[in-house]
Amino acid sequence: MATGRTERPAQRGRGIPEATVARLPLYLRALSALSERGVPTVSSEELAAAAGVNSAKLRKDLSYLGSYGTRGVGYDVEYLVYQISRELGLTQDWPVAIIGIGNLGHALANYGGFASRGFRVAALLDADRAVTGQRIAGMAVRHMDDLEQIVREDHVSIGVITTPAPAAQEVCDRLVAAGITSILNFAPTVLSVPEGVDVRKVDLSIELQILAFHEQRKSGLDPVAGPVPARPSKPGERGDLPEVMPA
Amino acid sequence: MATGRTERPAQRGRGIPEATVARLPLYLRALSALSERGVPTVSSEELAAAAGVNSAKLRKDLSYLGSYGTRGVGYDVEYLVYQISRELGLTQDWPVAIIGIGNLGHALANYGGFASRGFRVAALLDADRAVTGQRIAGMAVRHMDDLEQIVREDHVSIGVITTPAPAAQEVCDRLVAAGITSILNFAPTVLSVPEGVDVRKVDLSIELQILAFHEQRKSGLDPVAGPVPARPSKPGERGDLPEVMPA
DNA sequence: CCTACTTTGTGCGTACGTTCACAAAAGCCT
DNA sequence: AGGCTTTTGTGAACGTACGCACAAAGTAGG
Repeated sequence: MATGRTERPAQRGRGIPEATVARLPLYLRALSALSERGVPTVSSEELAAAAGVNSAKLRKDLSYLGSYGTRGVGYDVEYLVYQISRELGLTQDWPVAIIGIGNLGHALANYGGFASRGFRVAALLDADRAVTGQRIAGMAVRHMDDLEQIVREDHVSIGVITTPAPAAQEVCDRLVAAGITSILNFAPTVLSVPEGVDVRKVDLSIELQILAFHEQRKSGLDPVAGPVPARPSKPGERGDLPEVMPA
Repeated sequence: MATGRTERPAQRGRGIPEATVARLPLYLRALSALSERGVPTVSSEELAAAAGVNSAKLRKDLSYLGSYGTRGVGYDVEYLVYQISRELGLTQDWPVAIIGIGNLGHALANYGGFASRGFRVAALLDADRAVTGQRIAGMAVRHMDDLEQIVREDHVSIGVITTPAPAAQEVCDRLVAAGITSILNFAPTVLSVPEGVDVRKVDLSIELQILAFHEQRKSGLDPVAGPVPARPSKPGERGDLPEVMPA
């Protein structure tokens, strides 16, 4: 059956579009900066510039949350910070577990950006006994054996996977079995999860590849050829050089 | 780029849709795995499953590159690997410079996922003299003073910014001035760049916030209320509680 | 109170992205 | 060879997202 029913149509009634949700953290960050500078109100034009988006888009995005602006004035910074935070669920505490304490897990454990919002690194886990017991960012690395217990006792709801790719699916399965329903995956693998579990992926290599594509477009006009593998024996086709097929 | 042209013909003629470009690395990874296992051909259905997408989408995506499949059979794995690599520009070498050798920069320097494709970490840079000179991943950390020279001599075309947020824009400006036209930004800031320069952003905290949003939706149905800031003093308006609240 | 100005919130046209569904192409079997 | 099966490539329908442009709603000033 293969995941026939994705919970994609999240926009029922009052739903907020995915694209908007993805931008709310951006607005929140810009607003936080304004708040720290003591700015009381901000117009959609200013805030949009700070967040790097179009002002109409910003207004439409905010309109999904409610009508929190004042015409002729703008938005109250503090109030909007609160409303966005609430919508994103940042007014509550989110205990996070990081699994796989290699270079990346190490870096994330020390990353300040988590704590700045409602996120709290509740546990660091690794399968390697050479790593467990070490103290990182003032926290002892625990062994994978304790995963289920930790998730239960600390009410961990978000798992961050920073293991090598081959271990990722197994770790993922254990996280899901332990009751976790949100996973941030840094391993370069496609994770399969049951319905109801959210997975977001961060893939450093993919981002670079996308950049390379555009860079190639800008620099050379032609993709550089290397050793060209033979075309799978085709009867009488044109050569291996795929002709540009514009119109 | 010529300053006169403000035109942005992203997908004219032979252009490949952005959404497709973003998925090509995914297909490439799945294909590489198949290739290593010695699988000679693969159907769109199988490949789509491996990449975690819909098979119709996969076929449409691949059709933008050309007609590389064989009806009734599928795609030749090696050949498709080559074609996608070529389209993404991975058949050439992309020297990358990492600026900001903190925890994250350190992790990236050691990250194997770069070298596995056409990317090569050509330089590690930091502004802190306490860091420069250290050897990381078999490479000496150079000082920011050398940036322009390194970019020129090593033909660096992609810059990765892993500095603290306050330093990011300045570093970015220097990279651009040095001639770099593709930037991968890990600092939680909106970078402003001139036309013709591509910036991609990876923001760990934003990903978590998006997960929190969905988690909140799943777990509790109500956004949890905290200390509610007063609504900006409105004359004779309705109360401070937005009536949009879900029942 | 009335007029002039500012800025939000949104209806609407357009562009982009996804999915369905099927004809066309290729291999295979008798 | 001819028909049957498999699988690609794509036209068309649908859905989502973007951004313009403007009415509505507010402020400010006389």
